[in-house]
Amino acid sequence: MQPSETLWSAAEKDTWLGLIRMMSQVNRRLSADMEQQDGLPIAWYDVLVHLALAPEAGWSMQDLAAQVMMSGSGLTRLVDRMIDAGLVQRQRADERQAEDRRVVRVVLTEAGRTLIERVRPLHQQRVRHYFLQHLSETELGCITGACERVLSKLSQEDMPHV
Amino acid sequence: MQPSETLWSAAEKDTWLGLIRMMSQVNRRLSADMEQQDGLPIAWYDVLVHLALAPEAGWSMQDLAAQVMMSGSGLTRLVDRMIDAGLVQRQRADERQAEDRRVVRVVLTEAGRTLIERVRPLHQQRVRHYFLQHLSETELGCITGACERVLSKLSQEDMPHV
DNA sequence: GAAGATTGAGCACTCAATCTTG
DNA sequence: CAAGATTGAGTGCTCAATCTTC
Repeated sequence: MQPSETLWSAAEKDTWLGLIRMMSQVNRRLSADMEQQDGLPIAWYDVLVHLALAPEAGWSMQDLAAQVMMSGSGLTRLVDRMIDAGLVQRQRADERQAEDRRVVRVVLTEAGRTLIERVRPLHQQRVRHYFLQHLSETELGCITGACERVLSKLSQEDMPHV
Repeated sequence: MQPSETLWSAAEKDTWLGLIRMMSQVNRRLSADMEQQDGLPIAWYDVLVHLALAPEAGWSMQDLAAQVMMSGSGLTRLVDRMIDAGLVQRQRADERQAEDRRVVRVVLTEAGRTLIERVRPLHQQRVRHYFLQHLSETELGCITGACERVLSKLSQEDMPHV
């Protein structure tokens, strides 16, 4: 196969491969730093940070799975481990009045809230250090616009009956 | 935790979260399409496409692992499975003259070359469909520049003794 | 019967230890 | 003993099947 046999322009190839490599490397760094410095797997961080911004009652397993981009069964087991670590709790609707008793809500424990409040600024600083600080205002806007356009087209395709 | 307690501007947050979500969704789609339509896991595709562009002798395990961004042990097992499937071969340096006999080179079989030549244009078309077609020339250049800048800073940090 | 969540089985990755060669 | 590759042990994800509730 010759390198020239491609459907892409050089610019398109550079963009796509650049994005893949950049996100992979930045995420690798963020993940390693959090694991080593904060003792926290990045997947746990994702759950904690979404719960920290959740409404009073927490999120259902479904909502939370969508937010952290994980399968339902994957989240069940992740939450199991985080409960063992004392960071979150399950709340079945047993004592909640007139709520759908199928849904399980997940909420932070005190320890979980303390941990995420300590770690979140550290993580944000690292994202700034590895990524955000190298972008201009113009680039921020350009990238955000492109991402939102792509995401919106993708979600439209999910519903073929439009 | 109040939503306002953040070290980031709204624009920065939108960029970072947008990129994560966009790349995750696009990759999910590409992966599902390749699995369903071509019967090929995306990790296998990555290996095949790098070998298709390799020099005559193929790549060493080390080189290939770096290119597909995988650990050495992960690649060993992936190559095992791809050999079972008849797509690649290991070439120890036994018969090669005066070459380091520790390195193992990986090369495509005929079946592997046929497969990647069939699948590569399909994949490229899907990347265009889900992602590239929605970007302007300006955005392509902007994103590429930003990615390359971030990657270059990251690789500089890897060598503290400069 | 459909929806929310969990469980079972299987797969593919990682780090650390080992084997071989330089 | 350093470097390339593989093996062992463990982790954490996925899809499909199951249980409970609507």
